[in-house]
Amino acid sequence: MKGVAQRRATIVDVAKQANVSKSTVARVLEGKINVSDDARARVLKAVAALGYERNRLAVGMRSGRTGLLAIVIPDITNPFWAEVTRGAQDQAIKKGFSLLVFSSDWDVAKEAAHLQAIRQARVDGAIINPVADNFDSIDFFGMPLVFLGSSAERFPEISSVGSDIKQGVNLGLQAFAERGHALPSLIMGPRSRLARIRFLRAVTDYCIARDMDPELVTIEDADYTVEGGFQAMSRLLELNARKEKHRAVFAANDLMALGAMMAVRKAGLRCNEDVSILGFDGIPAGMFSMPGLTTIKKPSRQIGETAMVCLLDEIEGHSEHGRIHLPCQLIERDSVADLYRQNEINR
Amino acid sequence: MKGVAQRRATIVDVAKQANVSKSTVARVLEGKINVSDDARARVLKAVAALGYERNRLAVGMRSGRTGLLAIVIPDITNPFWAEVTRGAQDQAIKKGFSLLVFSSDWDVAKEAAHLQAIRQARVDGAIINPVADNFDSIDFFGMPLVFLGSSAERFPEISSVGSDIKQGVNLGLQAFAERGHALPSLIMGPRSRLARIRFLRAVTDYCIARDMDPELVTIEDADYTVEGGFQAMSRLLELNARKEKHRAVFAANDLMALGAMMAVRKAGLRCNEDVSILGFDGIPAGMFSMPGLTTIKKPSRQIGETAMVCLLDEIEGHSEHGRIHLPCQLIERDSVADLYRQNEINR
DNA sequence: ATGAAAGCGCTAACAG
DNA sequence: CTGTTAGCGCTTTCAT
Repeated sequence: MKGVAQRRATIVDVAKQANVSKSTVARVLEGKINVSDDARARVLKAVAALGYERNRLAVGMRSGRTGLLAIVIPDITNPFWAEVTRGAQDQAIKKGFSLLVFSSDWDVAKEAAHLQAIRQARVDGAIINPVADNFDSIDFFGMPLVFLGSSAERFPEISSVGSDIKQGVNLGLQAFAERGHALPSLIMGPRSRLARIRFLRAVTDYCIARDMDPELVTIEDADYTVEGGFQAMSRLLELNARKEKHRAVFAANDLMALGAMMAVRKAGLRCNEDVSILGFDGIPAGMFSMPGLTTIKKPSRQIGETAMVCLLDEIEGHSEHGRIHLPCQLIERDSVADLYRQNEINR
Repeated sequence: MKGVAQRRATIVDVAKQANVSKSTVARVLEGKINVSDDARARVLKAVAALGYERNRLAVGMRSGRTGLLAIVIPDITNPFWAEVTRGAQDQAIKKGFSLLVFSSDWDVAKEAAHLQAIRQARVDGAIINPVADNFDSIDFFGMPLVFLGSSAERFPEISSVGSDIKQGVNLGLQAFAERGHALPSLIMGPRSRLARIRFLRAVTDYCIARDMDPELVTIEDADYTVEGGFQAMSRLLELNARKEKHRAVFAANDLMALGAMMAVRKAGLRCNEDVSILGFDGIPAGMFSMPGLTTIKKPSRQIGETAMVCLLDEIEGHSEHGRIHLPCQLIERDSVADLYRQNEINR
């Protein structure tokens, strides 16, 4: 029987076989209660016998609900976004929805194309990490939407889920302080990204709250890549080699932190002993580096799960959730030295 | 206008506005040629004016083509599968299809549920890395299918795409030989997986072709995880510590190779100098390990792209492609020592 | 080149 | 509790 194209059973076939009307079959399928046990049993039997499977297109056509959801992220190949997607996926499946996945590559044109596909597919809702500055020209016809990440802040009317950057930065800065380090130097992403602005604001707030001068912290620009982190760290090292400065470095993501570690090694210095490096993201690769990368982990999977739960809520007509910021977490490995303990040991 | 739920324009609205019939609008939308330039222009204008967007549900209902495709992989969070998915995604988008993504977690029940969702969504085709041993009970109604990976071999009637494990293993074994190593010890995945059998068969063939005894190679079982690789390597080390044995190790995936590297370090030995380790996969994390992981890279993205191209071909009614095995590639980093060059240097 | 009519499979609204 | 009817938006077929 496999692979043979034969006509699929419809609700009418089931109705005929079970000796009831289409409506009754539909009621059973929908799980409605107002059906006699007898009729239900006959319908179920017919469904099994015919191998009937509901045509969700037809359902969607009539009811307006397709059982389809969509997620638009920059790149499914990026471990962070893969985790987010997985979280969303699991929640969607659990509720009987299927998930369309799109990668925008931070490209406005691609994003626009994906949004069109999403609207044409008549999905019941979508989770989006927006790259365009605005969607004024786009009418979503009231389609439930949840935005992801810092860039979502540009859209005040749409609920969003992301990590709590301010809290994560505080965690990192405190980690340095508690281990006896001065304020770290910073390796940041591109100036255009909203996440950078949030990061720096958190640093400033931290300094001010402790009567430190935020102007004193050195900032190197990079681009979220390993190579960029490598070069930024190299510049830091040249800036003030062996002068006891830049012995603590906080990178805005793990890839740059890993690149920075390579630069330290290249310069003949050792990470931890000579320079302490802290990352931000929590990607698996940090486990394998030498030394292991100490980092601030974003709750990636939980972000996806939460976004999906919000979306599902909005689809069911519950009120909107507003802005949700999930807490980050310190993962301690070996790239940040504990100066206090070292001193104790030396004594 | 944003967020306001207003009725979406239909083909009838467009027809009215353009002063033509539904049929003519449909013809323009389909890109048919038998439409006067005048009519086409009016339709296009009306489409733009009304912000009309085709309802793919209705199209699918009538024409049988939904523009939806599906992919079922074990876990989108696994970098290998994320790459495969991305490859498939790009090709699908290019042809105007949207992609439903499912993670099966190597779980037969989950897989079955996903396949049901796929059939209910009336997708035009699907790419599947099968986990169940057979789908005899499932009738796909002639839905175009392409299978992924070694496990696809269980389904002779369905075309499949995967990496060429035999060629990859040969590449690895040759790499060891060319650098002056004896036959490596092996860290393998679970005995149940078809990929393991293929791997070992390739090793046996290699040995026989060179008059070596395949029985001489040591095999440690593991489970494709870092921890499993760590333990397997530890056993290897105990087996014959410092007796010049197991100085070359070939792991069946990168994660186990990375775990093995950790075990070597833990034992006070050094990777490359004391033990050479070769991985299989080509995951990004291998770039950051210390030393960098030398590995056999599977063409993950290309596998996804190729599978999707095959699927699209089958959807368009072209003949089936049969079994496709894409070649692997050696990525040389620093975890495999070149014994010949070392000797030269020492002289 | 264009239009009219039928109908894909289902659910919603109503009637009984 | 159950059946009848109408119609979602589109493509297809047939006629003109």
